[in-house]
Amino acid sequence: MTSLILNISKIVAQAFADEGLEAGFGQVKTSDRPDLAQFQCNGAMAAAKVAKLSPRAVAEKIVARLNTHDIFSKIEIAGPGFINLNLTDDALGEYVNNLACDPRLGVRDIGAGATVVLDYGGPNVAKAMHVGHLRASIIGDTLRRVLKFAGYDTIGDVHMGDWGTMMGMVISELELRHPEWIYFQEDFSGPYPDESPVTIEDLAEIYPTASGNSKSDPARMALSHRATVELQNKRPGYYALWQKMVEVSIASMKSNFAALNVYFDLWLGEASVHDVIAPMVEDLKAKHYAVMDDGALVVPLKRNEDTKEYPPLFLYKRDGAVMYSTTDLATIVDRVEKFHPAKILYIVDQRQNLHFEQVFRAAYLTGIVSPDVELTHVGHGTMNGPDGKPFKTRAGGVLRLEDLIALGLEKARQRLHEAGIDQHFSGDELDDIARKVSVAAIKFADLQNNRMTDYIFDLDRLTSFEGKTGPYLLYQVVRIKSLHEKADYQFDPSHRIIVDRSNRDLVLMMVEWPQVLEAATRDYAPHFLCDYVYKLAQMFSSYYAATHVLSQEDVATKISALALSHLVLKHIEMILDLLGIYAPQRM
RNA sequence: GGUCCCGUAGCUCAAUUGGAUAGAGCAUCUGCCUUCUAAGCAGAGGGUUGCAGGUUCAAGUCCUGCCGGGAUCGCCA
Repeated sequence: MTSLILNISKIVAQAFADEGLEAGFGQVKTSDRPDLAQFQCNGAMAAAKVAKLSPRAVAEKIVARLNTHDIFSKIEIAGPGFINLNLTDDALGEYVNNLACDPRLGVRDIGAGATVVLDYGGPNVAKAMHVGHLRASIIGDTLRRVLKFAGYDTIGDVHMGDWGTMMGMVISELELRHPEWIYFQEDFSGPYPDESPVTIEDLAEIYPTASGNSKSDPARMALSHRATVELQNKRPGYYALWQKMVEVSIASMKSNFAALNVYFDLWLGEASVHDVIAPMVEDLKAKHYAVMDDGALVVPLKRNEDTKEYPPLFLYKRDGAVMYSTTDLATIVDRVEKFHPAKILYIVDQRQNLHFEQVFRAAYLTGIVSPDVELTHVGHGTMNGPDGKPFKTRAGGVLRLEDLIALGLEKARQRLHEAGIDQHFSGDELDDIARKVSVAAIKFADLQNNRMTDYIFDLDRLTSFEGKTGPYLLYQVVRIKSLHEKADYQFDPSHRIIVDRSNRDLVLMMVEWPQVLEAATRDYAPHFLCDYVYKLAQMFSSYYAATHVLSQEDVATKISALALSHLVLKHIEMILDLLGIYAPQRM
């Protein structure tokens, strides 16, 4: 079904067209002034310039034509030339009753099956995941769900950092500490043991040490670089050790992502494209895109019209190693060949913007992607501490993602205990509720921010359960479920929602949904969904407080209220699903 | 220094991309649990949108200049 906004827009657009004006002026939206009208069209003011008439004169002509339609209960001109519109309750009722049978709730198919690859999460094998990974993971996963809902064929790839200097740092550190390990014996020919010599806890300690030592000591850094090159050349001992580190690391990542309901279709990393690199580089050399520059092999990207510096893209560093610019470009080669995507989206920290601009420019310049493929860096801001710098714990370290999740879980349990409702639940159900509440709190608190801006990390806010929070939404869901249980209600398509003064605002809110979803899809902006679902839940809560459902004596009125609450329930749950948030049966 | 981003209520954030009276949550204050879950509802106070100009019917949003903060600028990711 098409959205109501679209249907009204068509009618108004036709009126403009009949006046010899561009139909595009007929775009209708929900009113910014609900006290004045339900819908508005601002096109008369824009059209006035073209028509060389006053805005009000244009509006009057349009209004005269709209008056022939009986779906409008009010048509007015206000201010400089706003056309304000109200619909009859019958027209609203017809739409909302159809909505109840549409799983997409009025959203058209935007994607038409085109493929979108989403690159998000980006955890590193060398180090444990911390709160800094939260944003990229959940924004990326949400966009994957949103684009899929919008009709795209989506592929989410975790794209682990597993082939760069960080790995060389860790391997060389291990070699310094344990030179006797068989992984470091040049004459050992295998097989290597099944069990990993390092745990994720080891890695959490080793990487910061190795990184710190390498940065402060050039000789130590040289060891890291050498180990990186040898790993990339697949020296057997290094490669076997690397495989073990990847294994333990993935196990840890999976538990973190699972805890947050973050899903990936592909578990690939930088190393996955190792075999793509050499042929790609040969091709770029043959076509003279790749040239030597101070001992390194690079692709120059400068253009004369540039207003800012464009450093060249590095393919091979002077020491012979490849770096993330190399693997990112090779990954595009790989994705284009395998998936023929219409878009590739990178949900990565905004600070890497220049890097992605370089990679994209190189990809277009060399013909690795055709100009009609969209490459977008969907950047996000950083999570800062109270000092405005990237967040660190009081001890100066990073807060592990699993620790954040544990903190939320503990607080949710405490909350259930304080409310004295934990005695009504079994241990398993209690765990499940606490988990759902804490995940809802953490994810919603993050996703409701505009992804581009930095924001201040606040543990209390991230694990807050009142006000504009995830748990508030779960609470509304649970209340509706409980209401239906008490009423022993099952929805049936024959149940009619009767629109009247008591529920009109709630119905009008649901009319907005399709344009919210489209905006979120267009701008890759999850916070539009958060804003909307919160307003919807809030409006339902208000309705719920004002209208006692179970005591309604008139059968049709009662059925209408139950059917409406069912529709709202489906609506909220659907959006929560897009955010990767799930509600318990009760809480 | 070059380039880019940001500055909105005491705090944390929105504002459908140029629309009407700039909105939420937290915090503060006032009401509401003997009918559906009070993790709730109803209401109040709180603003020269950093400053100064400009563009037009209309500017938090666009252009210019200041002030303040941040990011980034060749072999880390």
